Amino acid sequence: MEDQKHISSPTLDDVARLAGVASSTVSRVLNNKGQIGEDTAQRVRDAVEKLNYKPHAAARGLASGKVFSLGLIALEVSSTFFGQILEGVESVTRNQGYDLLIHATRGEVAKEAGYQRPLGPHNTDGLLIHTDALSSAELQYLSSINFPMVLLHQSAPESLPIPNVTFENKNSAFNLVNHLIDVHGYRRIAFIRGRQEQEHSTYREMGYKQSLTLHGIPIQDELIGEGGFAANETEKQVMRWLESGIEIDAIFAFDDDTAMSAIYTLSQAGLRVPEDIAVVGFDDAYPRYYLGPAITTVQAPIRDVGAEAAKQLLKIINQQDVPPLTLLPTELKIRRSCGCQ
Amino acid sequence: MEDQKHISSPTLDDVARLAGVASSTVSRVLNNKGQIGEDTAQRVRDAVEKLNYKPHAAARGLASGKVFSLGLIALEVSSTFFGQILEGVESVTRNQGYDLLIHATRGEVAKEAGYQRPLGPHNTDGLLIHTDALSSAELQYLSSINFPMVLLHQSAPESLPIPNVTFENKNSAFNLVNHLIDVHGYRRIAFIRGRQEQEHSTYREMGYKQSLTLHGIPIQDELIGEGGFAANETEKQVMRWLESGIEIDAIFAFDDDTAMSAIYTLSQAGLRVPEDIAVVGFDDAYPRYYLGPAITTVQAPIRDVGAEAAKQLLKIINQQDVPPLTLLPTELKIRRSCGCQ
DNA sequence: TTGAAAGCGCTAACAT
DNA sequence: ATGTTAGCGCTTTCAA
Repeated sequence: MEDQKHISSPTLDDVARLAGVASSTVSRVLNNKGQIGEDTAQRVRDAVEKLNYKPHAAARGLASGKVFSLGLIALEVSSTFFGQILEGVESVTRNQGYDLLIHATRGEVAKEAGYQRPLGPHNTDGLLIHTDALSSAELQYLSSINFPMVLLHQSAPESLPIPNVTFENKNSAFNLVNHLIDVHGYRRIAFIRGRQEQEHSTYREMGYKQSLTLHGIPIQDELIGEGGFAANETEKQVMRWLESGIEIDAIFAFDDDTAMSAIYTLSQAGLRVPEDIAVVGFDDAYPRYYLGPAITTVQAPIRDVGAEAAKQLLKIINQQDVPPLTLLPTELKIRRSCGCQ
Repeated sequence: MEDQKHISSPTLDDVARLAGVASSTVSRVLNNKGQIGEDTAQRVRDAVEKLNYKPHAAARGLASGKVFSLGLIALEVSSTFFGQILEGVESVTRNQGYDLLIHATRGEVAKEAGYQRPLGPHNTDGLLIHTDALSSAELQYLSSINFPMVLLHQSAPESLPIPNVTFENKNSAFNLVNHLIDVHGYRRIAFIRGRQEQEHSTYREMGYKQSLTLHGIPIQDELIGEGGFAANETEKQVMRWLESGIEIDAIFAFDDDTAMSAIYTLSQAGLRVPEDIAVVGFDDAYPRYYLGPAITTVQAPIRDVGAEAAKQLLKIINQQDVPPLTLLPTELKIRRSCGCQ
């Protein structure tokens, strides 16, 4: 019976017939395998062009054992952050002739029985896994069958041998806080952290503490606040500090979103940034039309993390070695909110 | 030879053997086809569970002629706008057991020969095409082979029978400008348009003009400016108006990004919004920590457009009818930047 | 209700 | 350098 859905596409055999060769020859030409006569190759290419032929992905996948597609799994896919990663990943997958499959887990983690693995060995050649998108049990299973994977912004649980690509968090934070102390002479520096599970926040906090310690400034728990859970948690934290009357020279927010929230709260309370309190962030994510003071921050190569992770996954698929941990470099962006300029 | 890449997954035959039935029976159970004995079905399900079996997508695709995946093509994938659409699309594809393939064209449109169609009949069952991602020649070709497609925020070129899902632009803009005139008594209302190719902008401009005309206000070309090309074009346009000394009560920017740029420029020039000039936008996209006046705008169901388009594509794939044009409703968000409150 | 067998479009031995 | 052939793991007739 004819395919009812749409007019059927040409197959390898159609191309072979038109070029007057065997279908295996066409396959060789298309995949650059073995030695092919120049004239034959040309005839094949002409036939391919003429028929507008595209190899059927499923058939190719079935025969070769490779489906030429990568999967990207994340908790959620609508943030700018994810968009940039996606952009980086997509640029290399497409460039290498791979398809890209996306899945958002939305927190329904693979713990329970009956979990339907949406992306895995059955439909991809390897997986790119963004922060906490998969349970460690699931990672363990996939790792046990030796399935190619790369983790983005997350280190492998239980010392599984899964590479991790992220950017330099601790050192960048260290340098940023050094700037606050060395250049501006601030000593009472508060830190607003994100969600505990986010390694980002943890490493940035380590850099912060390291800098204080280096300068002989005691680490005070009252100066470390939470900002990552509820939408307005940062505002509440800043208000708490303000009302407590505790002395603060500067606030280091673990990301720019939080920094902007802090600036917003401060300005609502009638305080000026950076004149009264300096605020710095991380990510370099604030928008062009931002009405507040230009934010001193760390420019993170978000897009590049996606691209690099995809490259490494492709290497793993091709049996090449990759480093267990890749830390992409960042750049300090000194602007106005720290008190400079 | 054994698969070197990773330990091979269980197949239908493995399940059949364990359950003591034929593989075709397992297939029937998995796809709910035909009549199956309850006991047999149960044994099969147990075996599937026990082996952690997942059907191989490529094999299934090859045999059935359907690959159970949808493609989503866009010019670029890193904007918040796209992220929300993606979120909507992904929620329905996954829910319906379909995979989702993503591709960003980055403007390299399929005009020239040698164009490699990255997503199409060879690897998907249907395509979701975001604004201008595909050339009209490409659309024409795919349409000619009857390939299932849905357009997002774009009407089909050359009256091809491809459905279009978007939201109500013209009427929403009409209502928004009516508010400016009826409630605030503004009569000298400027409009900043986006790129000409964007239908969004065009329809919003139509709503704007319709409202002026209804109120007997002449449409003045000097009050219609460009904002959509270069990054700072809006700023330049607003400055031009300011320097020309032309009288303006309010500015309707075709989207919130542009509105924020306008507010930024106005405040740089020492003007207050809305006291000196009111500004309204479209999309409801401004961030929580925005420091300017809360923007009066139109809340657009961006995510829902993705979800609705995906649902319609699935219907088309299943031979059901869908309307040629779907306009999702919006909601007026009256806030401070128009002068209210 | 179930099994046997053909075949989807391709790749990869194995021939020649 | 090129052709022949045997599957890859499923779905789907066709028989029983």
